[in-house]
Amino acid sequence: MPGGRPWWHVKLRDRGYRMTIPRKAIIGLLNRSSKHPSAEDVYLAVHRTHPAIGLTTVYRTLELLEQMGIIRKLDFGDGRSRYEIFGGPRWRYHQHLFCMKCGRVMDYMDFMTEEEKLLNKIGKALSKRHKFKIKTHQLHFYGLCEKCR
Amino acid sequence: MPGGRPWWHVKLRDRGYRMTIPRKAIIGLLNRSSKHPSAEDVYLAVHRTHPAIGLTTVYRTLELLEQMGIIRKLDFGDGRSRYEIFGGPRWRYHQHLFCMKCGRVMDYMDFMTEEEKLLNKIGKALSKRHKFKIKTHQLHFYGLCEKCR
DNA sequence: GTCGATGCAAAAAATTTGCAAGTAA
DNA sequence: TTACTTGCAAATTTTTTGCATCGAC
Repeated sequence: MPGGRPWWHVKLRDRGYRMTIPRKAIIGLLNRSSKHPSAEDVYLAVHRTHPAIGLTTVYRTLELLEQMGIIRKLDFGDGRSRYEIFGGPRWRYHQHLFCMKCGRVMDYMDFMTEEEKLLNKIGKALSKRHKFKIKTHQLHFYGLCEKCR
Repeated sequence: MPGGRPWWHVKLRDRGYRMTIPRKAIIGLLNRSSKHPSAEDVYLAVHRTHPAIGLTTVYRTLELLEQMGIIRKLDFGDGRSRYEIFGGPRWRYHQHLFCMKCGRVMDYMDFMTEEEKLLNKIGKALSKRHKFKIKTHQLHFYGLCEKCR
């Protein structure tokens, strides 16, 4: 439905959060990007069009969006978190490749049916055997991208 | 062979590194522990028996051991890295459950044959299709442990 | 107008670096 | 003895917090 409010707008409003300019800018950027930006990347990007938006707001907004299930936080062990749009009608199950040299993150979607099936099966079994309430999982492949190897 | 030098000792010596008291203490602790301690946890633990060992040395030693392939760094996105013994004759392929509330990490080894097989297959395919030289992968399940849920 | 949201400055937390002194081989 | 290691203090980097002001509804 063109012209309707985006799904995240509805999601935030329904829980009583206000749709402010910084929030629009930050979600908009993440929705447009496929680059898995860090908090600072997000700050620098939105800062270009909205110089008034501060880094603190970026951090606070990212945390809110994560808790709302609108974005997902990814951690590859290099000391900074990265973010990507998570929910919404267009979203598809996928995982990530991380370049250990340049830090680039790529989505991949090969074997997803097989993978999702096995990992869900493992998840269920683990919940029972280890008395662990599983919420989610992440599979990261680490290596060197085309440019870096 | 009882009385022989441990495998990590050999590994470090072979590459020209000295076997110092701090290094012995830190590797020894990690070898004994199944708790996936953070750098600070390691520091506090070795500090009890070796009060002269500083936090800086712990960080430097952990980095060295990781590069030697003696330990593995784990990142669950809560702002601190955790470590576990990685190589050695007794080591077995496994992955981790992370409690989002208390931060506890548990190893699991269920379905490892199946999982390892699929993930290696995916890894190979990804290497080709995405021109990515894959070094390793990590699969993390996130949830709530028995005590926390 | 009200109360949530923001920006700035300062603080906190995790990790890294410079350098003089210590020590394994 | 010689160079690798270490500890301390200081610096960096990433993220969080306090608080007065601003702005969405």
